[in-house]
Amino acid sequence: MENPLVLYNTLSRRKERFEPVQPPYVGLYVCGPTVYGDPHLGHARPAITFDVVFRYLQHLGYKVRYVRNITDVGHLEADQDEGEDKIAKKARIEQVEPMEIVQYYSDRYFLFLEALNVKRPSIEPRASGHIIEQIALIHKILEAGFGYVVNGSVYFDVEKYSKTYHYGILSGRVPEEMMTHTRALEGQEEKRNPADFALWKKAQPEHIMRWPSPWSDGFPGWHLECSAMGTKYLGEKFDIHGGGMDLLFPHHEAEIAQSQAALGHETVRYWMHNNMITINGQKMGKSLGNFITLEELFTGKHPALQQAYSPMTIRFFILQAHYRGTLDFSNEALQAAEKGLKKLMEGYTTLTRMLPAGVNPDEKLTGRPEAVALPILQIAESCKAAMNDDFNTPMAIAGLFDMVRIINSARDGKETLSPEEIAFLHNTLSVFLFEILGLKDETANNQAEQMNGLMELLLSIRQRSRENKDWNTSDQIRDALQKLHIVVKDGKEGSTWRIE
RNA sequence: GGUUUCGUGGCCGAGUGGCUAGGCAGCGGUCUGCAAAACCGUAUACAGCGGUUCGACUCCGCUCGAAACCUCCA
Repeated sequence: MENPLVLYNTLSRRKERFEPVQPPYVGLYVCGPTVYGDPHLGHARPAITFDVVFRYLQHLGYKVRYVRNITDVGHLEADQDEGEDKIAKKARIEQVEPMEIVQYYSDRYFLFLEALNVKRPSIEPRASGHIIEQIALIHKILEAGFGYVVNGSVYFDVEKYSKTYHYGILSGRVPEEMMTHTRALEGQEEKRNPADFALWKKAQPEHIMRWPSPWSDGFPGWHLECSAMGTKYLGEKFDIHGGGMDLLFPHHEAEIAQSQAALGHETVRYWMHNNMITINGQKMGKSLGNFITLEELFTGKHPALQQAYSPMTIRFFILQAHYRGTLDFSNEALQAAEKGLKKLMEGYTTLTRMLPAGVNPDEKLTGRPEAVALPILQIAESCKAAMNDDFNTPMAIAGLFDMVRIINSARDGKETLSPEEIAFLHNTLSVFLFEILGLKDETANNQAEQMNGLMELLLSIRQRSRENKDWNTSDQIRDALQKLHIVVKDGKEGSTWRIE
């Protein structure tokens, strides 16, 4: 297969041609959420970014296994209100199970991603379900001599690792400097070196989630789960690893070190990082407390929001920026996205109405390219080229707007489109809009509501004509409706209708 | 302080060593019973200063400014 896809590899800091380890198979791993809070706009960005990567790779014909983990181990400690030990005891009894929290917020996460039309990955493993694999990985690292045990905890020896391998290969950091400049945090005196990180932590008494291990009852280090699950499901060498830019260091750097130490070779071929969503120029994040949850966006219930924004508006807003750039949140930008999306969707609907009678709009049509005018072909090509150039969705979207302009001109009779061209445009537009970008027409969702409103309106017009003894009009409405299998029955209390 | 990234018109946001990004808003038209939409046309721009070049918004250097990471965060 001729494969023109090029993507930006964080590891090399340049765009590289995409060549899978084992075509036509592609392994894609993305760091998922830590499920201890409601999903916010920041979570939507990687979810949508890699959803499009997933969709586009599939569109190109690859067989993709997409793994996105759920982090449910590591920071699920009980709320520390120290000094209040009277309540603490009671709280422990009344407290919900950590897994209850995990379940609740995972469900919420999936719910809102589904609204955003994000496809479920092939595998969604949880860290807590892979303790055995993580312990096995620690063994390998210890055997290779890159870890050490202190008081039941195991640490990764960055200094030693640096003598053989390149710690900092991904982030560009210099190990010597990290060793001297890393801030000293409490409880880290066990480490030989501040830059070292935990592979296994012995659990403090208040730590609820704990597992037995050869070293202690405890829990795995933060970076271990992705190394363990990535190689478990995608193999010791796989294609793409993605995640947010904020995970670049230390998380991904540590992941590389762990895998390299345990396996003796690199595991990931291409590292992809999506940039942050900012609000007033600052990262939207939990620690800053300036995040807006997806639920708040969808309902409009947040002081910073002037209105509710539909899931597709959010999706389109995110896709209108390139994934590697920061994207600034504002009501103005969201409203612009809303209107732009509406324009695209209306253009698509207009085109659907130009299809020859009897053609199902969902059907895949193919216009023979040789029968299609060059400018139209060029626009379609530019859309493909944009996607092939490191998933440049904003540029692809610009092409879609060009198509809509042609469609609208044709509708106004200012341009003519041959049936071949209509079919070609229809195919191209629906592939990009729905299949690749994963957008959907939300107006179709309120059909039942519209239907009710429509019937109410129609029946009130008919009622007026009946009051005027305009039986012609009233019968015309009833007969026409009957042809549509809608039966109107007149009673003393007014008219009712139902679909037969 | 270090690492990384960025600075594009009223707003959001692409891109390229010389040729229109696109969306939203604005202005002028066309259309129009009203409204809306649509279509056509149109202005305002590449932080600053140098350098390379026939030519730079695009490459290089410096200055200024911003952000992320260096501690859990998508």
